[in-house]
Amino acid sequence: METLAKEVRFFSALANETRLRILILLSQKELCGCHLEWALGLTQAKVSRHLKVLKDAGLVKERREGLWVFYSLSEPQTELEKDFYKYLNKYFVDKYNVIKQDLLNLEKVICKPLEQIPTIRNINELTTKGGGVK
Amino acid sequence: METLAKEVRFFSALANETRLRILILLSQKELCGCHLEWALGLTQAKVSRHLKVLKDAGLVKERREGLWVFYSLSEPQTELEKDFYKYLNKYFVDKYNVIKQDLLNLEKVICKPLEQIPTIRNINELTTKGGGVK
DNA sequence: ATTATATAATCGATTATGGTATTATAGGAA
DNA sequence: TTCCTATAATACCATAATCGATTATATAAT
Repeated sequence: METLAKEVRFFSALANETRLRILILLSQKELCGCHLEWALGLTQAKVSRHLKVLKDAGLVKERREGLWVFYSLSEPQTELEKDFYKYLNKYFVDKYNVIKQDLLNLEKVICKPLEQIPTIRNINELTTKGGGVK
Repeated sequence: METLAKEVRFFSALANETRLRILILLSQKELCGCHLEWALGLTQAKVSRHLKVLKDAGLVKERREGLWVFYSLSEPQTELEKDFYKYLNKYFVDKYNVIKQDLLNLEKVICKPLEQIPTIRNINELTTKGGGVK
């Protein structure tokens, strides 16, 4: 290879808070879009767009099952990625309340049947009282 | 801390080929601006701007000595930075010809007295025949 | 003052991001 | 088949950030 484009794409993918939060959630287990929406409190389109960046950078792979697409961390391709995955939790989880809350939200939503997890279509749905899964 | 801003700034700083090349050069030894210009073949303003990003992200520190400012890698502040520094060479140096060439250029320019290393002010100075230090 | 170096300011072009709406896809029911 | 619903992806639009190149200003030492 001639340039550092691959590494730049890797670091670019990590240079965004939402994407870091997604990676941490995916490091727990394979998740579908609706799980991520509710754990992060973000709209479907936003989550989908950030997932695309992660997929293009080779960090995330997907598997479709009926209506749902399940996302998971892909096998690390370089030493750099390997180390990043290894320390993902160590670095972030105990450090930030945002991440702790994401994981709590995930626990709450993960036990629901997929059919009972509605899509978040716009911002207003997030600001309604409660904010959790109905 | 509340958000992942620090980590995002760290990864943003790494998400650029020029800045990765600068970091690799600085991992060799403390260097002044003119060294970096000639090793990278980039203008002074461009090198300076990228150095600012690296400084703002806490990756690089500087020390003035007379006319010249010497840049070096700062002490890693997090586990993440520590690992990155540790693997900087391992990951990039043997992998890319760009980096190899940067290091060769550095060797050529590093032995010159600082007074004999002229500033690169614009692109045309780079495309003149030779391209090395006069 | 001068000289050399570093930084700031500017412009244009490109890219990233967010919000909303729409389309694509899969599957169930009539 | 056709129609409907739910999830996921993308289009559209606006805003913001980034980057390269150049020019101008600031800083330091003599």
